[in-house]
Amino acid sequence: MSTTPSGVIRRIAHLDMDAFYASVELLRYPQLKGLPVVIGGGRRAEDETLRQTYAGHTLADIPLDEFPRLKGYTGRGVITTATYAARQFGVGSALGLMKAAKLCPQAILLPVDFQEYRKYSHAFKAIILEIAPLMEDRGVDEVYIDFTEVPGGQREGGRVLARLIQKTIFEKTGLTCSVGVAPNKLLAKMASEFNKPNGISIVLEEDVQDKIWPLACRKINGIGPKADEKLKGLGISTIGELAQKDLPWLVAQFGRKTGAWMHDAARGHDTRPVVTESEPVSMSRETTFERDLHAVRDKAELGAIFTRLCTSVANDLQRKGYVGKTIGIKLRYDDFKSVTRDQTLDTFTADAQTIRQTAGQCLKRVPLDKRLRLLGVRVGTLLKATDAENYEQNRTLPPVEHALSATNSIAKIDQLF
DNA sequence: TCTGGGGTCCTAGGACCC
DNA sequence: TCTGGGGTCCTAGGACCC
Repeated sequence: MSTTPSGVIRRIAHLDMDAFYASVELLRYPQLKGLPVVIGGGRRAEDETLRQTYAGHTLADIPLDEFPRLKGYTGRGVITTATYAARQFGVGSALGLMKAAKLCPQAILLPVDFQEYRKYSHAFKAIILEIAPLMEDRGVDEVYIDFTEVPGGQREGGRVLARLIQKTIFEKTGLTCSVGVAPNKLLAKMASEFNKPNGISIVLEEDVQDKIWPLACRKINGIGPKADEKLKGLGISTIGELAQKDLPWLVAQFGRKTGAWMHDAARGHDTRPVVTESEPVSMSRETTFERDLHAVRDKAELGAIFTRLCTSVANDLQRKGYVGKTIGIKLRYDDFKSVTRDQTLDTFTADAQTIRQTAGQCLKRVPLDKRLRLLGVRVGTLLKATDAENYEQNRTLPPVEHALSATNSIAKIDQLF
């Protein structure tokens, strides 16, 4: 039994908002309910035009035939979310929009509106925190919640508390979610998928064999396409089959760390705590161009985008109160291969010009003969801006090191010796 | 008809230090 | 002639997740 030191059974919930972005859009445009709707792209102006045309009206009054359809869509971009009605046609997250247009041309296409989704994200998380204070943020539409010590968290294996949270979120936001409650995060995550949408499912320790073992290995959070392929090549497709393999064999196949992790995961073992606070490690901005660009021929356009990315990252850092000292770039060629370059400064910064200059140096270290489809700028090794002030003040470098870091000139370094 | 954007974590080699 | 061992930082790439 997984019990805490106090002797209570550990109950962890995973809560997943149902078709989150699409559901938020349906609150704004209720006339789209039940219809196939696809969110993605973000480069189209139709939605903005639509809203401007109907400015002063209620969005709910916009007639259906005014909405843009997927049919005839050209351009880059993938689906971010699709309504359940759209999923019937085989369109879903990560599918290219042009491909989706073939499968379901009548689907309504809306651009992504992150600001709006973030508002609802904050709202549902605030509701959860009022009921259960130990919550781990897993992105805009997911959280883990530690039910163990919460009143009602043990009743019916967690179902009573899950129902309360689900009901409160629906009453206050109009959004539905699915909840899985289990002895740990690994199992809770799988459980929340069992009964979508608007479902609750409870997994107990003794359920692993019946409810988990028949599932595909890919259902384990952490086994992606690559690991899944490799497992299949070894004749393993279900979690149950994975659980038949012993530890030395898994270690021989996947290495010490991954092998041991798979051994535990297949048995439903996971001791990771619910982490309520965390600090960012990096911040980045990247963009895929509307058409592939050439470093020489499209130099001006590329330069403008590059500067904009640097400014955006600097703004993000400043707004959130962070500084960083590893500046990096990422680019993706027309053949979809990506490369990264980075450089670590000896002071922390959130300054757009410093970022632009350092990123520019990185760019010089990369081959620029092929066409580019994406450019990105990243700042890592972050520190809270307030902590960085103390860090700089307290930093005591030996004199020679000071002189070295003050210059990049070989001549000056030579003078020291 | 190719495949978004924002992240985290891991690995692995080399530099450098003690 | 034969060349340690451990730790940390930096860099590049890749898997994976939402």
